[in-house]
Amino acid sequence: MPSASSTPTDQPSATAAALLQARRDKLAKLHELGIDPWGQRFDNAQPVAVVRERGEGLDQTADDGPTVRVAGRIMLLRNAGRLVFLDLVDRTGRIQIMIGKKQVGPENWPVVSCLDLSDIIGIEGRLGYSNSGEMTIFASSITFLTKSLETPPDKYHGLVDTELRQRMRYLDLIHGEGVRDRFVARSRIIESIRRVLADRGYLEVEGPTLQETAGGAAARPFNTHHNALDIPLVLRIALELHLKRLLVGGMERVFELGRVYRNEGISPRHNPEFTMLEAYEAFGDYNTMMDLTEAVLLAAAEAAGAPETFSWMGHEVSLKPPFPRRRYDDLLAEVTGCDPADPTSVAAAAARHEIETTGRHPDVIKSELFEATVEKTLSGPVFVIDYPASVCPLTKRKANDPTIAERFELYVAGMELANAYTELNDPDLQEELFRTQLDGLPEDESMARMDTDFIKALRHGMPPAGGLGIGIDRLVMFLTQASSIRDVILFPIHRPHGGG
RNA sequence: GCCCCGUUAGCUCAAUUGGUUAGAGCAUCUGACUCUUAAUCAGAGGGUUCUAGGUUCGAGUCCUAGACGGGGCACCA
Repeated sequence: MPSASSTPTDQPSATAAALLQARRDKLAKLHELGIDPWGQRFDNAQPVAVVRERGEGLDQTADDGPTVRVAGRIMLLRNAGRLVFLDLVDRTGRIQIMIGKKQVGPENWPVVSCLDLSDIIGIEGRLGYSNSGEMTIFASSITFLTKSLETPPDKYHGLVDTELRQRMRYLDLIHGEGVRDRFVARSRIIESIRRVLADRGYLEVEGPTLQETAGGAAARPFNTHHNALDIPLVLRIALELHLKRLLVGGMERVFELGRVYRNEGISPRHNPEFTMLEAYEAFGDYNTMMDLTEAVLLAAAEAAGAPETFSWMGHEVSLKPPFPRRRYDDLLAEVTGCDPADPTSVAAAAARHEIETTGRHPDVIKSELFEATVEKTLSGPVFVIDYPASVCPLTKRKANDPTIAERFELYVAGMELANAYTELNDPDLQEELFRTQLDGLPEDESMARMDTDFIKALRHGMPPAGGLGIGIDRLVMFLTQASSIRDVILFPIHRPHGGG
Protein backbone atom coordinates (compact mmCIF):
# COMPACT_ATOMS: atom_id res chain seq x y z
CA MET A 1 0.00 0.00 0.00
CA PRO A 2 1.42 3.36 -0.97
CA SER A 3 2.28 5.82 1.73
CA ALA A 4 -0.41 8.37 2.50
CA SER A 5 2.14 11.02 3.39
CA SER A 6 2.84 13.71 0.83
CA THR A 7 5.63 12.95 -1.59
CA PRO A 8 8.67 15.24 -1.67
CA THR A 9 7.79 16.34 -5.21
CA ASP A 10 4.70 18.06 -3.82
CA GLN A 11 6.99 20.62 -2.18
CA PRO A 12 8.13 23.48 -4.39
CA SER A 13 11.87 24.08 -4.38
CA ALA A 14 13.27 27.10 -2.56
CA THR A 15 13.71 28.89 -5.89
CA ALA A 16 10.13 28.35 -6.92
CA ALA A 17 8.89 29.40 -3.50
CA ALA A 18 11.00 32.57 -3.50
CA LEU A 19 9.83 33.53 -6.99
CA LEU A 20 6.22 33.09 -5.95
CA GLN A 21 6.71 34.95 -2.65
CA ALA A 22 8.28 37.94 -4.38
CA ARG A 23 5.15 38.35 -6.48
CA ARG A 24 2.82 37.76 -3.55
CA ASP A 25 4.67 40.50 -1.64
CA LYS A 26 3.96 42.92 -4.48
CA LEU A 27 0.34 41.76 -4.53
CA ALA A 28 0.09 42.65 -0.84
CA LYS A 29 1.73 46.01 -1.46
CA LEU A 30 -0.85 46.82 -4.15
CA HIS A 31 -3.62 46.07 -1.65
CA GLU A 32 -1.89 48.40 0.85
CA LEU A 33 -1.84 51.12 -1.81
CA GLY A 34 -5.58 50.67 -2.22
CA ILE A 35 -5.19 49.21 -5.72
CA ASP A 36 -7.18 46.17 -6.90
CA PRO A 37 -4.50 43.86 -8.36
CA TRP A 38 -7.17 41.94 -10.30
CA GLY A 39 -8.48 44.98 -12.11
CA GLN A 40 -11.75 46.03 -13.64
CA ARG A 41 -13.25 46.68 -17.04
CA PHE A 42 -10.94 48.96 -19.04
CA ASP A 43 -12.79 50.86 -21.76
CA ASN A 44 -11.61 52.62 -24.89
CA ALA A 45 -8.25 50.90 -25.16
CA GLN A 46 -6.91 51.11 -28.71
CA PRO A 47 -5.29 48.07 -30.32
CA VAL A 48 -1.52 48.44 -30.32
CA ALA A 49 -1.45 47.96 -34.09
CA VAL A 50 -3.76 50.98 -34.50
CA VAL A 51 -1.59 53.04 -32.17
CA ARG A 52 1.53 52.07 -34.10
CA GLU A 53 -0.09 53.07 -37.37
CA ARG A 54 -0.88 56.44 -35.88
CA GLY A 55 2.68 56.83 -34.66
CA GLU A 56 4.20 56.19 -38.09
CA GLY A 57 3.27 59.66 -39.32
CA LEU A 58 4.54 61.58 -36.30
CA ASP A 59 7.50 63.93 -36.19
CA GLN A 60 10.06 61.95 -34.21
CA THR A 61 11.47 65.00 -32.48
CA ALA A 62 8.17 66.59 -31.40
CA ASP A 63 6.92 66.06 -27.88
CA ASP A 64 3.26 66.92 -28.42
CA GLY A 65 2.00 63.61 -29.81
CA PRO A 66 -1.59 62.42 -29.42
CA THR A 67 -2.82 60.82 -26.23
CA VAL A 68 -3.39 57.09 -26.61
CA ARG A 69 -4.72 54.33 -24.38
CA VAL A 70 -3.63 50.70 -24.53
CA ALA A 71 -3.90 47.55 -22.45
CA GLY A 72 -1.69 44.48 -22.50
CA ARG A 73 0.82 42.20 -20.91
CA ILE A 74 4.33 43.27 -19.83
CA MET A 75 6.82 41.24 -21.88
CA LEU A 76 10.03 43.10 -21.09
CA LEU A 77 10.90 45.40 -18.23
CA ARG A 78 13.97 47.66 -18.10
CA ASN A 79 14.47 49.65 -14.96
CA ALA A 80 16.78 52.69 -15.12
CA GLY A 81 16.23 54.19 -11.69
CA ARG A 82 13.53 56.81 -11.82
CA LEU A 83 12.76 55.77 -15.40
CA VAL A 84 11.25 52.46 -16.44
CA PHE A 85 10.87 51.09 -19.98
CA LEU A 86 8.60 48.20 -20.70
CA ASP A 87 7.34 46.33 -23.75
CA LEU A 88 3.59 45.89 -23.71
CA VAL A 89 1.88 43.27 -25.88
CA ASP A 90 -1.75 42.94 -26.86
CA ARG A 91 -3.45 40.70 -29.46
CA THR A 92 -2.32 43.01 -32.26
CA GLY A 93 1.27 43.83 -31.45
CA ARG A 94 3.97 45.17 -29.18
CA ILE A 95 4.87 48.70 -28.17
CA GLN A 96 7.35 50.33 -25.80
CA ILE A 97 6.10 52.24 -22.79
CA MET A 98 8.20 54.73 -20.82
CA ILE A 99 7.26 55.51 -17.25
CA GLY A 100 9.13 58.38 -15.57
CA LYS A 101 8.88 59.18 -11.86
CA LYS A 102 8.45 62.90 -12.55
CA GLN A 103 6.00 62.31 -15.42
CA VAL A 104 3.52 60.03 -13.65
CA GLY A 105 3.63 61.81 -10.31
CA PRO A 106 3.97 60.56 -6.73
CA GLU A 107 0.55 58.87 -6.69
CA ASN A 108 1.45 56.56 -9.62
CA TRP A 109 5.11 55.93 -8.88
CA PRO A 110 4.77 53.42 -6.00
CA VAL A 111 2.72 51.22 -8.34
CA VAL A 112 5.68 50.96 -10.69
CA SER A 113 7.74 49.09 -8.10
CA CYS A 114 4.97 46.46 -8.02
CA LEU A 115 5.24 45.71 -11.75
CA ASP A 116 6.56 42.33 -12.81
CA LEU A 117 7.02 40.60 -16.13
CA SER A 118 3.67 39.18 -17.32
CA ASP A 119 1.51 41.59 -15.34
CA ILE A 120 -1.37 43.05 -17.31
CA ILE A 121 -1.77 46.81 -17.20
CA GLY A 122 -3.54 49.67 -18.91
CA ILE A 123 -1.57 52.74 -19.95
CA GLU A 124 -2.60 56.19 -21.00
CA GLY A 125 -0.02 58.59 -22.34
CA ARG A 126 1.40 60.63 -25.15
CA LEU A 127 2.56 58.83 -28.26
CA GLY A 128 6.03 59.78 -29.44
CA TYR A 129 9.57 58.55 -29.89
CA SER A 130 12.36 57.86 -27.44
CA ASN A 131 15.81 59.40 -27.88
CA SER A 132 16.97 56.25 -29.63
CA GLY A 133 14.13 56.55 -32.14
CA GLU A 134 11.78 53.85 -30.91
CA MET A 135 8.06 54.52 -30.95
CA THR A 136 7.04 54.91 -27.33
CA ILE A 137 4.03 55.75 -25.22
CA PHE A 138 5.11 58.16 -22.48
CA ALA A 139 2.82 57.12 -19.68
CA SER A 140 0.82 59.68 -17.76
CA SER A 141 -1.20 57.07 -15.84
CA ILE A 142 -1.03 53.37 -15.07
CA THR A 143 -4.06 51.16 -14.40
CA PHE A 144 -3.35 47.83 -12.79
CA LEU A 145 -5.43 45.18 -14.56
CA THR A 146 -4.06 41.81 -13.43
CA LYS A 147 -1.15 40.60 -11.35
CA SER A 148 0.71 37.53 -12.60
CA LEU A 149 1.87 35.27 -9.78
CA GLU A 150 3.90 32.76 -11.78
CA THR A 151 7.32 33.31 -13.31
CA PRO A 152 7.21 33.55 -17.10
CA PRO A 153 9.60 31.50 -19.25
CA ASP A 154 13.02 32.82 -20.26
CA LYS A 155 12.35 36.19 -21.89
CA TYR A 156 14.70 35.52 -24.77
CA HIS A 157 14.31 31.80 -25.52
CA GLY A 158 10.69 31.50 -24.42
CA LEU A 159 9.24 28.07 -23.75
CA VAL A 160 11.19 25.50 -25.74
CA ASP A 161 10.28 22.16 -24.16
CA THR A 162 7.72 20.58 -26.50
CA GLU A 163 5.80 18.91 -23.73
CA LEU A 164 5.49 22.07 -21.65
CA ARG A 165 4.49 24.03 -24.73
CA GLN A 166 1.55 21.71 -25.32
CA ARG A 167 0.50 21.19 -21.72
CA MET A 168 0.74 24.94 -21.02
CA ARG A 169 -0.47 26.17 -24.39
CA TYR A 170 -1.43 29.52 -22.88
CA LEU A 171 2.28 30.20 -22.27
CA ASP A 172 3.19 28.95 -25.72
CA LEU A 173 0.67 31.37 -27.23
CA ILE A 174 2.25 34.26 -25.31
CA HIS A 175 5.91 33.40 -25.80
CA GLY A 176 6.20 31.04 -28.78
CA GLU A 177 7.44 32.41 -32.06
CA GLY A 178 4.57 32.27 -34.59
CA VAL A 179 2.37 30.09 -32.38
CA ARG A 180 -0.40 32.63 -32.06
CA ASP A 181 -0.26 33.38 -35.78
CA ARG A 182 -0.70 29.71 -36.58
CA PHE A 183 -3.85 29.38 -34.50
CA VAL A 184 -5.17 32.63 -35.89
CA ALA A 185 -4.60 31.13 -39.35
CA ARG A 186 -6.49 28.02 -38.29
CA SER A 187 -9.45 30.12 -37.25
CA ARG A 188 -9.36 32.06 -40.54
CA ILE A 189 -9.16 28.84 -42.56
CA ILE A 190 -12.24 27.42 -40.86
CA GLU A 191 -14.04 30.72 -41.35
CA SER A 192 -13.22 30.65 -45.06
CA ILE A 193 -14.51 27.10 -45.46
CA ARG A 194 -17.84 28.04 -43.91
CA ARG A 195 -18.04 31.00 -46.27
CA VAL A 196 -17.32 28.95 -49.41
CA LEU A 197 -19.99 26.43 -48.48
CA ALA A 198 -22.55 29.00 -47.41
CA ASP A 199 -22.04 30.84 -50.71
CA ARG A 200 -22.95 27.64 -52.52
CA GLY A 201 -26.16 27.21 -50.57
CA TYR A 202 -24.94 24.63 -48.05
CA LEU A 203 -26.50 24.44 -44.60
CA GLU A 204 -24.31 23.75 -41.59
CA VAL A 205 -25.76 21.03 -39.36
CA GLU A 206 -24.79 19.08 -36.27
CA GLY A 207 -25.06 15.31 -36.12
CA PRO A 208 -24.85 13.24 -32.97
CA THR A 209 -21.43 12.57 -31.48
CA LEU A 210 -22.83 9.83 -29.22
CA GLN A 211 -23.92 6.92 -31.37
CA GLU A 212 -24.98 3.29 -31.12
CA THR A 213 -22.93 2.22 -34.13
CA ALA A 214 -19.69 3.82 -35.27
CA GLY A 215 -20.14 4.03 -39.01
CA GLY A 216 -18.80 5.88 -42.02
CA ALA A 217 -15.13 5.04 -41.64
CA ALA A 218 -12.75 2.21 -40.85
CA ALA A 219 -11.61 2.93 -37.30
CA ARG A 220 -11.95 1.72 -33.73
CA PRO A 221 -14.29 3.92 -31.70
CA PHE A 222 -14.14 5.13 -28.11
CA ASN A 223 -16.66 3.33 -25.93
CA THR A 224 -18.81 5.06 -23.37
CA HIS A 225 -22.04 4.46 -21.50
CA HIS A 226 -25.25 6.32 -20.86
CA ASN A 227 -26.39 5.90 -17.27
CA ALA A 228 -30.08 6.79 -17.45
CA LEU A 229 -30.68 4.67 -20.55
CA ASP A 230 -28.16 2.07 -19.35
CA ILE A 231 -26.85 1.46 -22.84
CA PRO A 232 -23.36 1.36 -24.32
CA LEU A 233 -22.56 4.15 -26.75
CA VAL A 234 -19.60 5.02 -28.95
CA LEU A 235 -18.17 8.37 -29.95
CA ARG A 236 -18.54 9.02 -33.65
CA ILE A 237 -15.67 8.19 -36.00
CA ALA A 238 -17.15 10.01 -39.01
CA LEU A 239 -19.99 12.34 -39.94
CA GLU A 240 -21.12 10.54 -43.06
CA LEU A 241 -24.12 8.38 -42.26
CA HIS A 242 -26.13 11.06 -40.47
CA LEU A 243 -25.45 13.69 -43.12
CA LYS A 244 -26.75 11.26 -45.74
CA ARG A 245 -29.91 10.77 -43.68
CA LEU A 246 -30.35 14.53 -44.06
CA LEU A 247 -30.07 14.18 -47.85
CA VAL A 248 -32.96 11.73 -47.58
CA GLY A 249 -34.74 14.40 -45.52
CA GLY A 250 -34.47 16.91 -48.34
CA MET A 251 -31.60 19.01 -46.97
CA GLU A 252 -29.99 18.90 -50.37
CA ARG A 253 -26.76 20.66 -49.50
CA VAL A 254 -25.43 20.04 -46.00
CA PHE A 255 -22.10 20.11 -44.25
CA GLU A 256 -20.75 19.56 -40.79
CA LEU A 257 -17.46 20.86 -39.45
CA GLY A 258 -16.79 19.00 -36.26
CA ARG A 259 -14.82 16.72 -34.05
CA VAL A 260 -14.54 12.99 -34.60
CA TYR A 261 -12.84 10.46 -32.32
CA ARG A 262 -10.77 7.45 -33.29
CA ASN A 263 -9.27 5.13 -30.71
CA GLU A 264 -6.01 4.60 -32.52
CA GLY A 265 -2.33 5.40 -32.44
CA ILE A 266 -0.85 8.86 -31.88
CA SER A 267 1.71 10.26 -34.28
CA PRO A 268 2.81 13.57 -35.82
CA ARG A 269 -0.13 13.15 -38.20
CA HIS A 270 -2.71 11.57 -35.85
CA ASN A 271 -4.52 12.83 -32.77
CA PRO A 272 -7.33 10.74 -31.22
CA GLU A 273 -9.75 13.62 -31.65
CA PHE A 274 -9.56 15.68 -34.79
CA THR A 275 -11.67 17.98 -36.90
CA MET A 276 -13.39 16.86 -40.07
CA LEU A 277 -15.33 18.66 -42.73
CA GLU A 278 -17.91 16.58 -44.53
CA ALA A 279 -20.13 18.09 -47.22
CA TYR A 280 -22.89 16.46 -49.29
CA GLU A 281 -24.53 17.82 -52.40
CA ALA A 282 -27.64 16.22 -53.86
CA PHE A 283 -27.70 15.71 -57.63
CA GLY A 284 -23.92 16.00 -57.80
CA ASP A 285 -21.21 13.34 -58.05
CA TYR A 286 -17.51 13.05 -57.28
CA ASN A 287 -16.67 15.51 -60.07
CA THR A 288 -18.83 18.10 -58.32
CA MET A 289 -16.81 17.46 -55.18
CA MET A 290 -13.48 17.88 -56.98
CA ASP A 291 -14.56 21.38 -58.00
CA LEU A 292 -15.69 22.07 -54.45
CA THR A 293 -12.42 20.75 -53.03
CA GLU A 294 -10.42 23.09 -55.24
CA ALA A 295 -12.58 26.04 -54.18
CA VAL A 296 -12.25 25.17 -50.47
CA LEU A 297 -8.47 24.75 -50.67
CA LEU A 298 -7.94 27.92 -52.63
CA ALA A 299 -10.03 29.99 -50.22
CA ALA A 300 -8.32 28.36 -47.22
CA ALA A 301 -4.86 29.10 -48.60
CA GLU A 302 -5.83 32.71 -49.16
CA ALA A 303 -7.31 32.97 -45.66
CA ALA A 304 -4.12 31.54 -44.16
CA GLY A 305 -2.00 33.94 -46.16
CA ALA A 306 -0.17 31.00 -47.73
CA PRO A 307 1.64 31.68 -50.99
CA GLU A 308 0.32 29.97 -54.13
CA THR A 309 3.47 27.89 -54.42
CA PHE A 310 5.56 26.72 -51.51
CA SER A 311 7.63 23.92 -50.12
CA TRP A 312 6.33 21.65 -47.38
CA MET A 313 7.97 18.56 -45.87
CA GLY A 314 10.36 18.45 -48.80
CA HIS A 315 7.67 18.72 -51.49
CA GLU A 316 7.15 21.64 -53.88
CA VAL A 317 3.42 22.33 -53.93
CA SER A 318 1.33 24.64 -56.12
CA LEU A 319 -2.33 25.18 -55.32
CA LYS A 320 -3.21 26.50 -58.73
CA PRO A 321 -6.41 24.79 -59.99
CA PRO A 322 -7.37 22.63 -61.69
CA PHE A 323 -5.43 19.92 -59.87
CA PRO A 324 -4.41 16.94 -62.05
CA ARG A 325 -6.76 13.93 -61.97
CA ARG A 326 -5.13 10.53 -62.25
CA ARG A 327 -6.76 7.12 -62.35
CA TYR A 328 -5.83 4.77 -59.50
CA ASP A 329 -5.01 1.85 -61.79
CA ASP A 330 -2.95 4.02 -64.13
CA LEU A 331 -0.78 5.25 -61.25
CA LEU A 332 -0.37 1.73 -59.92
CA ALA A 333 0.70 0.46 -63.34
CA GLU A 334 3.14 3.36 -63.81
CA VAL A 335 4.84 3.00 -60.45
CA THR A 336 4.90 -0.78 -60.03
CA GLY A 337 4.79 -2.01 -63.62
CA CYS A 338 2.06 -4.52 -62.83
CA ASP A 339 -1.23 -5.01 -64.69
CA PRO A 340 -3.91 -3.69 -62.29
CA ALA A 341 -6.65 -5.61 -64.11
CA ASP A 342 -4.86 -8.91 -63.45
CA PRO A 343 -4.97 -10.05 -59.78
CA THR A 344 -2.05 -12.43 -60.35
CA SER A 345 0.14 -9.61 -61.62
CA VAL A 346 -0.88 -7.38 -58.71
CA ALA A 347 -0.18 -10.14 -56.19
CA ALA A 348 3.25 -10.73 -57.70
CA ALA A 349 4.09 -7.03 -57.39
CA ALA A 350 2.76 -7.01 -53.81
CA ALA A 351 4.94 -9.99 -52.94
CA ARG A 352 7.98 -8.05 -54.19
CA HIS A 353 7.12 -5.40 -51.58
CA GLU A 354 6.75 -8.00 -48.82
CA ILE A 355 2.97 -7.61 -48.61
CA GLU A 356 1.11 -10.66 -47.30
CA THR A 357 -1.05 -12.05 -50.13
CA THR A 358 -2.29 -15.49 -49.10
CA GLY A 359 -5.98 -15.68 -48.24
CA ARG A 360 -6.61 -11.98 -48.76
CA HIS A 361 -9.04 -10.25 -51.07
CA PRO A 362 -7.35 -9.08 -54.32
CA ASP A 363 -8.56 -5.50 -53.77
CA VAL A 364 -7.08 -5.45 -50.23
CA ILE A 365 -3.75 -6.54 -51.70
CA LYS A 366 -4.03 -3.92 -54.43
CA SER A 367 -4.86 -1.26 -51.87
CA GLU A 368 -1.83 -2.13 -49.74
CA LEU A 369 0.41 -2.18 -52.78
CA PHE A 370 -0.85 1.28 -53.73
CA GLU A 371 -0.18 2.64 -50.26
CA ALA A 372 3.29 1.08 -50.16
CA THR A 373 4.41 2.29 -53.56
CA VAL A 374 2.35 5.07 -55.12
CA GLU A 375 1.40 7.29 -52.17
CA LYS A 376 4.85 8.59 -51.36
CA THR A 377 5.40 9.59 -54.99
CA LEU A 378 2.36 11.91 -54.96
CA SER A 379 3.73 15.40 -54.37
CA GLY A 380 0.45 16.78 -55.57
CA PRO A 381 -1.94 18.24 -55.32
CA VAL A 382 -3.42 15.40 -57.33
CA PHE A 383 -6.85 13.80 -57.36
CA VAL A 384 -6.46 10.04 -57.41
CA ILE A 385 -9.73 8.77 -58.92
CA ASP A 386 -11.61 5.51 -59.48
CA TYR A 387 -10.78 3.12 -56.65
CA PRO A 388 -11.23 -0.65 -56.49
CA ALA A 389 -14.89 -1.09 -55.59
CA SER A 390 -14.58 -3.62 -52.81
CA VAL A 391 -12.57 -1.31 -50.53
CA CYS A 392 -15.28 1.38 -50.94
CA PRO A 393 -18.49 0.06 -49.33
CA LEU A 394 -20.24 3.45 -49.25
CA THR A 395 -19.50 4.46 -52.84
CA LYS A 396 -21.51 4.21 -56.04
CA ARG A 397 -19.95 1.99 -58.67
CA LYS A 398 -19.25 3.17 -62.19
CA ALA A 399 -22.27 2.69 -64.41
CA ASN A 400 -20.28 0.66 -66.94
CA ASP A 401 -17.94 -1.13 -64.52
CA PRO A 402 -19.10 -2.47 -61.14
CA THR A 403 -15.51 -3.22 -60.07
CA ILE A 404 -14.61 0.49 -59.98
CA ALA A 405 -15.94 2.93 -57.37
CA GLU A 406 -16.42 6.62 -58.12
CA ARG A 407 -14.15 7.80 -55.38
CA PHE A 408 -11.25 10.21 -55.23
CA GLU A 409 -8.62 11.01 -52.66
CA LEU A 410 -6.68 14.25 -52.84
CA TYR A 411 -2.99 13.88 -52.09
CA VAL A 412 -0.76 16.80 -51.25
CA ALA A 413 2.89 16.34 -50.35
CA GLY A 414 2.42 12.59 -49.95
CA MET A 415 -0.40 13.11 -47.43
CA GLU A 416 -4.07 12.29 -47.89
CA LEU A 417 -5.98 15.53 -47.46
CA ALA A 418 -9.46 14.81 -48.83
CA ASN A 419 -11.63 11.82 -49.63
CA ALA A 420 -14.84 11.93 -51.65
CA TYR A 421 -17.37 9.74 -53.42
CA THR A 422 -20.29 9.62 -55.65
CA GLU A 423 -22.51 8.40 -52.83
CA LEU A 424 -24.04 4.94 -52.95
CA ASN A 425 -27.83 5.34 -52.73
CA ASP A 426 -28.97 1.80 -53.61
CA PRO A 427 -30.27 0.44 -50.27
CA ASP A 428 -30.09 -3.21 -51.31
CA LEU A 429 -26.49 -2.98 -52.50
CA GLN A 430 -25.59 -0.95 -49.37
CA GLU A 431 -27.07 -3.64 -47.13
CA GLU A 432 -25.18 -6.34 -49.00
CA LEU A 433 -21.91 -4.41 -48.69
CA PHE A 434 -22.43 -3.94 -44.94
CA ARG A 435 -22.82 -7.72 -44.66
CA THR A 436 -19.69 -8.45 -46.65
CA GLN A 437 -16.56 -8.89 -44.58
CA LEU A 438 -13.51 -8.60 -46.76
CA ASP A 439 -10.94 -11.37 -46.37
CA GLY A 440 -7.88 -10.20 -44.50
CA LEU A 441 -9.57 -7.26 -42.77
CA PRO A 442 -10.37 -7.55 -39.06
CA GLU A 443 -13.84 -6.29 -38.15
CA ASP A 444 -12.36 -3.32 -36.28
CA GLU A 445 -10.71 -2.08 -39.43
CA SER A 446 -13.66 -2.55 -41.73
CA MET A 447 -16.22 0.02 -42.72
CA ALA A 448 -18.74 -2.79 -43.06
CA ARG A 449 -20.72 -2.24 -39.87
CA MET A 450 -24.41 -2.90 -40.29
CA ASP A 451 -26.56 0.15 -39.64
CA THR A 452 -30.12 -0.95 -40.28
CA ASP A 453 -31.53 2.45 -39.48
CA PHE A 454 -29.35 3.95 -42.19
CA ILE A 455 -30.42 1.27 -44.69
CA LYS A 456 -34.03 2.05 -43.92
CA ALA A 457 -33.37 5.74 -44.57
CA LEU A 458 -31.87 4.84 -47.97
CA ARG A 459 -34.98 2.82 -48.80
CA HIS A 460 -37.00 6.01 -48.43
CA GLY A 461 -34.87 7.44 -51.23
CA MET A 462 -31.61 9.37 -51.10
CA PRO A 463 -30.97 11.48 -54.19
CA PRO A 464 -27.82 10.81 -56.19
CA ALA A 465 -25.16 12.92 -54.52
CA GLY A 466 -21.51 13.79 -54.19
CA GLY A 467 -19.89 13.71 -50.75
CA LEU A 468 -16.59 15.13 -49.54
CA GLY A 469 -14.45 14.77 -46.41
CA ILE A 470 -11.46 16.96 -45.55
CA GLY A 471 -9.20 16.53 -42.54
CA ILE A 472 -9.03 20.08 -41.24
CA ASP A 473 -6.02 19.59 -38.97
CA ARG A 474 -3.92 18.30 -41.84
CA LEU A 475 -5.12 21.08 -44.05
CA VAL A 476 -4.00 23.60 -41.43
CA MET A 477 -0.68 21.77 -41.01
CA PHE A 478 -0.06 22.04 -44.68
CA LEU A 479 -1.13 25.68 -45.03
CA THR A 480 0.84 26.84 -41.97
CA GLN A 481 3.89 24.70 -42.69
CA ALA A 482 3.56 22.70 -39.48
CA SER A 483 5.37 19.36 -39.35
CA SER A 484 3.26 17.93 -36.50
CA ILE A 485 -0.49 17.80 -35.98
CA ARG A 486 0.18 18.82 -32.36
CA ASP A 487 1.30 22.21 -33.65
CA VAL A 488 -2.16 22.93 -35.05
CA ILE A 489 -4.28 21.48 -32.22
CA LEU A 490 -4.44 23.79 -29.21
CA PHE A 491 -4.65 21.01 -26.64
CA PRO A 492 -3.40 17.73 -28.12
CA ILE A 493 -3.82 14.61 -26.02
CA HIS A 494 -1.16 13.79 -23.42
CA ARG A 495 -0.65 11.02 -20.98
CA PRO A 496 -1.32 12.34 -17.47
CA HIS A 497 1.74 12.78 -15.32
CA GLY A 498 2.25 10.29 -12.50
CA GLY A 499 0.82 10.76 -9.01
CA GLY A 500 -2.77 11.18 -10.17
C1' G B 1 2.16 -2.67 -29.60
C1' C B 2 7.72 -2.57 -31.32
C1' C B 3 12.59 0.20 -32.13
C1' C B 4 15.79 4.61 -31.35
C1' C B 5 16.72 9.22 -28.68
C1' G B 6 15.93 12.66 -24.65
C1' U B 7 14.81 14.35 -19.23
C1' U B 8 20.29 18.75 -14.83
C1' A B 9 17.58 25.55 -10.76
C1' G B 10 11.04 28.73 -12.28
C1' C B 11 13.01 29.13 -17.86
C1' U B 12 17.23 28.27 -21.55
C1' C B 13 21.61 25.49 -21.40
C1' A B 14 26.98 23.62 -19.51
C1' A B 15 29.65 19.85 -16.71
C1' U B 16 36.55 16.34 -20.27
C1' U B 17 37.69 9.16 -19.51
C1' G B 18 33.41 7.73 -13.69
C1' G B 19 36.94 12.00 -9.68
C1' U B 20 37.08 18.46 -5.30
C1' U B 21 31.55 21.55 -2.82
C1' A B 22 27.06 20.17 -10.24
C1' G B 23 28.28 25.72 -13.27
C1' A B 24 26.35 29.95 -16.47
C1' G B 25 22.59 33.39 -18.63
C1' C B 26 17.59 34.89 -17.83
C1' A B 27 14.23 35.28 -13.67
C1' U B 28 14.23 36.57 -8.06
C1' C B 29 16.25 39.59 -3.81
C1' U B 30 19.65 44.01 -2.13
C1' G B 31 22.17 48.44 -4.00
C1' A B 32 23.34 52.27 -8.30
C1' C B 33 21.17 54.72 -12.60
C1' U B 34 15.67 59.96 -16.17
C1' C B 35 16.36 57.38 -22.94
C1' U B 36 16.63 51.78 -22.21
C1' U B 37 16.22 47.77 -26.40
C1' A B 38 17.45 40.19 -24.27
C1' A B 39 19.36 47.56 -20.68
C1' U B 40 23.90 47.82 -17.82
C1' C B 41 27.01 47.60 -13.27
C1' A B 42 28.04 45.54 -8.00
C1' G B 43 26.52 41.79 -4.57
C1' A B 44 23.21 37.62 -2.60
C1' G B 45 20.05 33.44 -2.44
C1' G B 46 18.23 29.30 -5.23
C1' G B 47 19.55 21.83 -7.04
C1' U B 48 16.11 14.74 -4.51
C1' U B 49 20.68 15.99 -11.86
C1' C B 50 12.77 12.29 -13.87
C1' U B 51 11.85 7.83 -10.21
C1' A B 52 13.49 3.14 -7.87
C1' G B 53 17.26 -0.26 -7.55
C1' G B 54 22.41 -1.85 -8.80
C1' U B 55 27.97 -1.66 -9.99
C1' U B 56 32.05 1.27 -7.78
C1' C B 57 36.61 3.80 -2.93
C1' G B 58 33.60 7.43 -5.74
C1' A B 59 27.75 8.07 -10.36
C1' G B 60 24.65 13.89 -13.55
C1' U B 61 27.99 10.39 -16.27
C1' C B 62 27.97 3.10 -16.26
C1' C B 63 23.96 -1.16 -15.70
C1' U B 64 18.56 -2.84 -14.85
C1' A B 65 13.47 -1.59 -14.39
C1' G B 66 9.81 2.17 -14.57
C1' A B 67 7.53 7.35 -15.64
C1' C B 68 6.97 11.24 -19.13
C1' G B 69 8.23 13.35 -23.87
C1' G B 70 10.22 13.37 -29.10
C1' G B 71 11.15 10.60 -33.71
C1' G B 72 10.45 6.11 -36.63
C1' C B 73 7.56 1.47 -37.68
C1' A B 74 2.61 -0.62 -37.46
C1' C B 75 -2.60 1.25 -37.81
C1' C B 76 -5.16 5.17 -39.76
C1' A B 77 -7.14 10.61 -41.80
